[in-house]
Amino acid sequence: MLQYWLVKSEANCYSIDDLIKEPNQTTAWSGVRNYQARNFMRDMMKIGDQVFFYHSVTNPGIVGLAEVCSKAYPDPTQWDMNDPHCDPKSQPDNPRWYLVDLKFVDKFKTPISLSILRSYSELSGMELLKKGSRLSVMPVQKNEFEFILKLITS
DNA sequence: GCCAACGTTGGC
DNA sequence: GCCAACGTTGGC
Repeated sequence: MLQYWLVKSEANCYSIDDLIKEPNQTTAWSGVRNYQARNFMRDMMKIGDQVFFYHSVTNPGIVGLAEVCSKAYPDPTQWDMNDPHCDPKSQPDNPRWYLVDLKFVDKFKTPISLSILRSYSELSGMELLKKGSRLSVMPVQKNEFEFILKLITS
């Protein structure tokens, strides 16, 4: 059974256009340093799961769709001394941080802005829309996912 | 185990 | 730039 997710990124940090430019339009979703977000990737994401790509802060909204294309594996940047997300406390024999690879699927002609998302009562239960929601990787309910997809095609 | 202090996220 | 909300750290 496929599951649905949403990942956040600031566009000036890593945008959906950056993903499109990657070899095979695929990237390792590295740098996540939140345990809840890690658990979603490590324990629940499966190859083929569908992932909304969300730009935060500047013109916040869902800008496209990606797909999980690897199983979870240790995030190599946790052991990279030159990486801002380096975590010296993480032991190679007991990695603290995991990630999955994401592959580009679609870029929406028109992003679905945060304010638009908020305007639909059907989406009022979305994790993304909850007050104080700061998770950078979060689940999306099937009915929410399908509702949003219909907004794209209509 | 508690909790104050701090740093970060992210909307506005 | 402001500030609310949140997670993490570390002293006790």
